[in-house]
Amino acid sequence: MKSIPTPTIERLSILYTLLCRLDLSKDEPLSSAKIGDMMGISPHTVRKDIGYLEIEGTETGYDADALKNALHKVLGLSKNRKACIIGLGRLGCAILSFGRYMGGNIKVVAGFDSSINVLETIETDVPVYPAFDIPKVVKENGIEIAVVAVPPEQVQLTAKRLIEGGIKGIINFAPVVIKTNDESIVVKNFHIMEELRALAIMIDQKEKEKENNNGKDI
Amino acid sequence: MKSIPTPTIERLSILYTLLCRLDLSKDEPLSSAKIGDMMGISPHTVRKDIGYLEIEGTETGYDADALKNALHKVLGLSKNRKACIIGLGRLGCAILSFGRYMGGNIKVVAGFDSSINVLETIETDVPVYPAFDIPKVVKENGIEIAVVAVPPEQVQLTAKRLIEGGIKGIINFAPVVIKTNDESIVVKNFHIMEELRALAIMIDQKEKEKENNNGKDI
DNA sequence: ATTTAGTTGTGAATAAATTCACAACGAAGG
DNA sequence: CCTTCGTTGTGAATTTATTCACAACTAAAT
Repeated sequence: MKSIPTPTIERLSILYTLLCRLDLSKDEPLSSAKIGDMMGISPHTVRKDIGYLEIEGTETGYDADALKNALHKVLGLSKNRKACIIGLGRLGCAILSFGRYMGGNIKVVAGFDSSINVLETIETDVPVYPAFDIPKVVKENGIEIAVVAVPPEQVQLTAKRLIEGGIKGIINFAPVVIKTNDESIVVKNFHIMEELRALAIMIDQKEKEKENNNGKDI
Repeated sequence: MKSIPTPTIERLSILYTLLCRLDLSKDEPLSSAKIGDMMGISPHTVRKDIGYLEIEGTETGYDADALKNALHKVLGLSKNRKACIIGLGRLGCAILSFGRYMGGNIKVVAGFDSSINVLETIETDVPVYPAFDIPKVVKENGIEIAVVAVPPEQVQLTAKRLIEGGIKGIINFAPVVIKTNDESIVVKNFHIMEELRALAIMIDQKEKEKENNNGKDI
């Protein structure tokens, strides 16, 4: 009953999408090696991860269906969850639009923007509200998760409103760090541009490493 | 001269945006505590991270300008880099559009899509090409970084083409894991929907934890 | 001049995550 | 029946990252 480490949770979530895409009809068993290969991780990690899915019986590999069911249970996919998007710019709308891609259990039930103009012209079947209504709408609808895609200046205010509404988790796309002062709120940052930069650095580093190796090893 | 660990690179990159947003005119020195607070991390981590910026002299805190310069140097921000976006759906376009947000050194010089229709109707000042031209365009322009935002079925083909063109780093938004078979290519995955799910699980876990604590501690 | 408060830098300790190694099991094929 | 191959499950080792603890230094104040 010990809690599952974060990296494992993330991998299990990815594994689930992978299984969904897989053709479950052909029931050749999935070995940890095969899964690891598909996920680009080691078979050891796969086994450790799956180990957290309590009682995961096995034979000569994992049964895809059983795995999927276990994941379904552990990932709490039967529980319906409500989410909202704050900031209906390009990114916000993009995310809003692939809400339906994820066949999952998380439903986007509200969009927010501070511009009346945006609210009036947007085309979507999700109801949209002005930003100052966040606390009320979040509370009344029992929205648990928020996706924040607003400009950096508005982030703290947005966070404040969300917390006021009793939000439980936030995904933040703004290039700013959200501070909650509340341990129990889970925040996940997606700093896209910063990651782009980070990627560039890592490229450099690898190149230098390689040069060094050439100089020394050969 | 030892290589910088990945988490540190990512934090430094975030620190850089933070400094850019900061008003550098008021030159009160930045303490690690202050920075840590702004970034939501511990002052210890801040100091360790900054420690990698070779020769970072200090007095009674860090000088914002000096810090920024050091970052500029270590993050290789003087080096111009070319990037491209593959998949010009909503997400791809969103990212394309905030290319200009990042005042940085990474410039998006090409977009790709497999649909001629998309290519003909899209409005952007970035030149766009059909997907089968990826290897050629990437090679000829010396594009180092690719942002992949295509549907899952097309990911592997896209990756193949990018590698053929000599890409060095890939940011992948598709809900599929990219395998490169080439150690030297850096891949960073953004599995948005999967992270959303993961967030939900972590919320559950925290709630259970809290319940347990209430039961036991009090 | 001395104390005090605040800071960095960094080796050491801790915590967390990954990888390894191998026992234990099951199926397949003599 | 016995051997062989391929598999999982998991404690131990290793690697990686974070946090701690404290010496060393600076500036300011008394």
